Amino acid sequence: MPELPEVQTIVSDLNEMVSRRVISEVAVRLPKMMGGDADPFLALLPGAQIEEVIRLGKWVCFKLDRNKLTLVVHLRMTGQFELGPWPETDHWPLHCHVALRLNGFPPDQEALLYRDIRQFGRWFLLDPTELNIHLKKLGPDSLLISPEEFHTRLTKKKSSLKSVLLDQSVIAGLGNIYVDESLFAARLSPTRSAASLVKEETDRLLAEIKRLLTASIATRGSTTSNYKGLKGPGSFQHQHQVYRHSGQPCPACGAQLERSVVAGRTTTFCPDCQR
DNA sequence: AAGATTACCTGAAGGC
DNA sequence: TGCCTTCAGGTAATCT
Repeated sequence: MPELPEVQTIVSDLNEMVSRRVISEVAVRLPKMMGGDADPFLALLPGAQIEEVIRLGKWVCFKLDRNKLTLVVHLRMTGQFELGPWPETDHWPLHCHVALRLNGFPPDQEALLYRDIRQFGRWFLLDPTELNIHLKKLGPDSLLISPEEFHTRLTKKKSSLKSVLLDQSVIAGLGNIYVDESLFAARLSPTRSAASLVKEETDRLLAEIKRLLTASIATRGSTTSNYKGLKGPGSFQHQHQVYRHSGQPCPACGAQLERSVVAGRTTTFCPDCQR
């Protein structure tokens, strides 16, 4: 479940480990990852140098030195990167679907492997025009948005806070974990209409969002099932107050935390603290 | 426009 | 032991 802190951890690891490397070979075992057509990747990636790796919302973006192209990967639920040996045909590691061979590594680390158990991830190879079209679907980053813009964007929406915060076109980077944790920390009900919030409340919510995301990045994100960065799992799950804690006492008031479905997502909250 | 529903997938967990 | 169902939760597509 990579959300902003997890994607940021992966991007930081990648930027440190594979930027400046040249891709010498590409292998794709599941072209579905590329929307069914791996040919552009096979044709354009070999020989390209990775200039840097950046995060845009939950997207991992490899900036390439060729034709101003960007390799964009969305990990969705279970996408992972790891370094390993180049996979021989018919002997790919379990759930590995794409491999990039990189120069300058020892043989047991020369492949950047993409694993994705549920196969929901997607790869794109975009020129600047196409990247702009993609970017238009993303709201401002959760770590960068100003309190004023956050207030303006939220209060334009009549639907529940939960669904608005999960909407990547409103604000980019949040997912189920950090929405539940942020709403609890800000003492706001997930079912409140976003339009009903006053400035003091949106200020408080944004401050908690940024505090939690920053604290999570500092511990390499939350590993609740199978997320891991290139250098191992994160540990922010130990600081979760409500996510997957339904039935347990509220850390603030002791009432039993409730679980329900809001905006189609499992949601855990304190019925007494969150208004 | 917003809500609900379904689809995409595999694996873990729980019931019997 | 094993079969079955449910759940995990990011996003797009479809329908009301």
